[in-house]
Parts: sequence; C-alpha cells; structure tokens
Amino acid sequence: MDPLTTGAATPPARPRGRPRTKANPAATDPRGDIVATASRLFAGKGVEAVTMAEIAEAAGLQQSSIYYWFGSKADILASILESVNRVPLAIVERALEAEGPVADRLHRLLREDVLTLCGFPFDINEIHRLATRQPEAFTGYWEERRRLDADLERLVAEGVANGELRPVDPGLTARMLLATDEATQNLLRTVGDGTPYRPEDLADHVADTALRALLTRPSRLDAIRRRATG
Amino acid sequence: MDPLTTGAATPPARPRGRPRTKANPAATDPRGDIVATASRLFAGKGVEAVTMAEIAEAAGLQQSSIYYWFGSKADILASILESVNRVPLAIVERALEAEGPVADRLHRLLREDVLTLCGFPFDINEIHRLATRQPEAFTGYWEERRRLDADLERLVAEGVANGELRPVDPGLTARMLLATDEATQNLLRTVGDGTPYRPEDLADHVADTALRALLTRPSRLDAIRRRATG
DNA sequence: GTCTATATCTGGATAGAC
DNA sequence: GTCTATCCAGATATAGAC
Repeated sequence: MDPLTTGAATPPARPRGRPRTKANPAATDPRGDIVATASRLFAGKGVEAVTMAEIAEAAGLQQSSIYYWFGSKADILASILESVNRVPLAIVERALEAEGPVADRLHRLLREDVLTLCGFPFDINEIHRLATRQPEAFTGYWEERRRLDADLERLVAEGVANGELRPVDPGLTARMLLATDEATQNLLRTVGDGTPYRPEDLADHVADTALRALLTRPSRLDAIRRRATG
Repeated sequence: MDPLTTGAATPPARPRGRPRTKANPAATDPRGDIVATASRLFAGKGVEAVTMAEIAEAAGLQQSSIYYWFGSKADILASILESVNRVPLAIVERALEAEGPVADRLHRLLREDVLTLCGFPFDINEIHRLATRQPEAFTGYWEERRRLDADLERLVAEGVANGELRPVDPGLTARMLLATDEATQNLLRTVGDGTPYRPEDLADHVADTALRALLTRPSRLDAIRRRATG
C-alpha cells in the first residue's frame, strides 16, 4: 500500500450537507483522496504547476470545496511530506541498528532507498527546492533530513573504522550516496521517451556501484549482494 | 569568463530615446546584462520564482522595459539554455575524439562536467523540469541532451570493448554518470547550512568513485588520476 | 530605449447560500 | 460538506507618451 496516502484521515461519517455535483460514492476519506490525487498530479507536472482547481476537479470537488479539508495548498504538500523523509529514515535507522557486516547493511539500505524514492509520486528534488525556498515552513523536513545525513554518515564511519570500507570521508560519502539515490529516481522521470529502465535494475546498479567503489575488498561484492537481496 | 553571459549580444550603439531612471553607465550590452542578471537570480531562487519585474529592477530597468529586449521570460531562459548543453557536449566530444586510454578520458570528462555544472548559475534539474513541461519550446535542448547521452554511451562502450572497463551496460552507465554529475551540483545548492564542500573536491570524488567502480583493474586509478588532473 | 499606466490573466483563498 | 460567486494578489505583457 502506498505509504503516502494512508494515515491522518478523518473518520468516516454519514454524509452531511449539500451533495457533490459529481457524486463520488467511494469518497469515505476526502483528506486521503485529496492527498492521493494531489500526489499523482504533482508527479506528472511538478508541484508548482498543479493548481488547487486541478486537484479539486480530479478529486471530484469544486475548486473551493477543497478548502474545507485543507487550509491551503501548502497544507496538502506538508501532509505529503510527512512521509518523504520518514520512510528513508526508517530504512537507514534499521540498517544502523541491524547486526552483521556494514557492507551488507549498506547494500540493502541503498537498494531500498532507491526503490522508495522511485515509488514516490513526485520528484524529490523539487521538494528540496520548495523546502529550500521556504525553510521556515519546512523546519521539520530539514530536521529529519539532517538526521538522515547524520545516520548514514555514522554507518559509513563504522565501516571505515572496522576496515570493511576504504578510508573515505564519511560525511561527503553519505551525502553523495543520498544525492545519487535522488538522482536515480530523477532518471525515471526526466527521460522523455519512455524510460527503458526498471526501478529494480536502477536500485541494483546503484547499490552495486557504490559498494564496489567503497569496499576495501571489492571481491566481497558477489557474496554481499547475495545476502542483501536474498 | 562565464560562458553563459557572453555572445548573442546587440552591437553597442549610441544611446537613444528616453534615458533610464537609474542611470547605468556600463550598460553597453543590455541583452547580455539581462541574461547575466537573470542567471544570477535564477540561481538563488529558482527560475519560476523569479519575476520579470525582479530581473528588470536588478538590471536597472523598469519592469516593462525588459520587453524591448526580450519578448518573454521564456526567451530569456532560452537564451541561457543555449549554453547549458553546449558546454558539457563540448567536454564529452573532446573526450570522445581524444587519444589515449578510455579511463583517462573518462576521468577528466567527469571532473570537468561536475565543475561545469557547479559553475552554472542555476540548478540544472530545474531546467530539466521546465524543459520537460514544455518540450515543444525546448526541442533543441532535448536534442542536444540526447546527443550528450549517446556520446558518453559510446565512450563507455569503447572502454568495455577494449577491456579497460568492466562489462557494464553502456547506456545505463552513461545515464547514471550524467545523473550523478547533476546530483552533485545539487549538493552545492540544497544544503542550507553553508556548504562545507568545494566544487573541486566534489568533482574529484565523483570521478574517482566512478572510475573505481568501472575499472577492470581499480589499481590503475592512481596513475589515471595523476594523468587526468596533471 | 525607457518610461508610466494599464489591460489581462491566473491562481489562491474567502463569504455565504444551500 | 459542497456549492456558486467573488475577491485579491501577483505576474505577464501591451499601449502610447516622452
């Protein structure tokens, strides 16, 4: 199930007030529907290019009715963003606490992160841009983002310390790895002529490439991949 | 000199018509000035967030006077975009035609591409998004972009064929390399708290990491780096 | 060439009827 | 709860004086 469209919903209730023009019998969760619809539209055209009128229409509402459920467009976006860092954070923190070689955990982490980002209904880079432009409105976002950086940095540092990884700069490496993951999901979206690559292939490629460049003994890669994907 | 702010200028002429309110004695090349100003503003806030009024004011003109020089905001952007692919294309094509080992050429290419992208006065990912949204207005852009992909793919294929590089998928690898370069310049912009990394460090890191993952014999890397950066 | 003034358009958001 | 009608702000772009 799509993690972005669940949770934080209004409890279903007997319909009240004036009925919708376009009846939508399945509308038991308007907030969830709006978030899901908005996510889908954001995916196709970018957040800024989507108007409240479009979202409303696609959700079966008049333009203004959407303001009954969300006070503003930013509120819809914020509702979506709650999951954007939460899911990758959970992945990284699980990797940080897991047992076993750092390389195994890192490989699995990278694969899962790419797959997660590819599954997001929008380009995460655009989210970054929006969040950069209005940092005060997205303080929670940036805080989680910093934790993501810091946690991954710790994992890399652990690998460097125990000799599994070459003596790289953990901070730079962590940021480059996350940037690479985000660039990868970009590949899926910006290529105009029907993307020829599957998310799974991209995820494997990213994880393999990163580990091959980081491992002290690259020959370990085959075994690592077997354990991480098995 | 900044490649984005040169060329395609109106020949300097004796000033005619009503003088500017804010006299700008150095205004011998209004088109060039406007492009340079717009580039700088786009860098700070993103293309869409910058208004014609801002560009005009920063260039020392009233909001409407800018329309004497450019018919629309899209025209300004198009004028900037002419260079966006041209410079990386020149880098890749030079690498393609150069002599010597593929690895040396690839290392140098990646370093230069990252440095070029970092030097651009805007986030190239935003350009991608804008160009995706209005493909008809940016046909030239996408054509050059495909050539960039194809040329780099040829270089990688050459390296695979002669055994320098591992037997990777040249198409996927080329696209991932370009995506990584673009993600790297992103690092420089989205990190809010004063970027701790220099473009040169990022460029070295990207080129080293890519080659280490691609080389059949990673032990060659030290020599390659010496030759490519020397 | 640049100005002032304004037309036009678009999108977010509100008021109040139903 | 959803509707219609409207306001308002901000942005692109044009008209015509100077």
